[in-house]
Amino acid sequence: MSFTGEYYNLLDQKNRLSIPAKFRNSLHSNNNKTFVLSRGFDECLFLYPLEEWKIVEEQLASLSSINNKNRNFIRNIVRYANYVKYDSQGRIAVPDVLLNYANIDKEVIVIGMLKKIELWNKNTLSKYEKKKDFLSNEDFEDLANKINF
Amino acid sequence: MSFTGEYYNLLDQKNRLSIPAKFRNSLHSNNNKTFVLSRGFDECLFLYPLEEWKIVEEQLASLSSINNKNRNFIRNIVRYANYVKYDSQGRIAVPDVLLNYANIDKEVIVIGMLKKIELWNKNTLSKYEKKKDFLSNEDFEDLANKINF
DNA sequence: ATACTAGTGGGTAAGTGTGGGGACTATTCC
DNA sequence: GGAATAGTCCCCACACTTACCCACTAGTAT
Repeated sequence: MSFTGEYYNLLDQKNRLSIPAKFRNSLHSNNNKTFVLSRGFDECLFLYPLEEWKIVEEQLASLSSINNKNRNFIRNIVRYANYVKYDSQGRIAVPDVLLNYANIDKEVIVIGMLKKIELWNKNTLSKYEKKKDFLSNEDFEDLANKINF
Repeated sequence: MSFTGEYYNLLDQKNRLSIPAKFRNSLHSNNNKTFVLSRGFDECLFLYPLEEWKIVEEQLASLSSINNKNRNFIRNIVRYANYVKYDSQGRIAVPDVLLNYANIDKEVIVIGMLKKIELWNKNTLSKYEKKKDFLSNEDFEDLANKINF
């Protein structure tokens, strides 16, 4: 099952985030209640179901590490990737490094993005939405057309 | 399970490094609590699980030692490779030669790199990240695209 | 109103990283 | 040979973090 929808949750004092119940429930049991949390594009965080992350890992591993850029690329992704298993209350702990990267202090916007989940700071997200290259109405229509939306 | 994430640890007065617990726990028992520590590419150290290192050794052995370059290559890798077993507190001893090579004195950045682990001096790593040929945004996007990140 | 679930708060116990003492071995020097 | 030195390993101590557990509240459905 894929992730859709948007939620506004809060981090508690221990920097734990409650995974929305709908997302937890749509996580297949062979993920063992585990996600992988990492830096995303833009200033947000990605939350992959374990099974989806494994695919990413396989593809990373397939890149030749003789190549300098490949090594740097792999390191840049993997060093920020954390296996997080949610507790009996459905919460995951979010490392400080990642909070800083995404400018998250307390409020978190949790967005379902089909195969993965994104975590955003509210202000950061609206800043991105105001950018010129974000998505014009024409862009939207073009893409919507393309996929028969 | 593979190694991911990043940790900041300290060497103690005896130049011992605490292997992050997550890494120890994801080390299969047939490694007998043993890693192989060696010089890495770049100015960092590689820490291979014993089982992974064996694969490296096999591949080195498959190189013909008639060839002069091969001999030098093999010697350059193997002479810096140390079998290290972590103690009951999860620590390994790091030889001075390797500390010097990686410019490590006290602070160590420990980075999970899937099949192996890298040890870095903080400054050295950020120097690498500032280099021109490191990884541009375009490079990053290209590679990310390639692997469906 | 009642029962249930989701999100939040917080206490406690176990685990982790670090410091450092002390036993044992090997080597060197007298 | 015996003493001094250095290196390694094992153990214990302690502060701090993390994981696990239970409690509370608000919202929703019955």
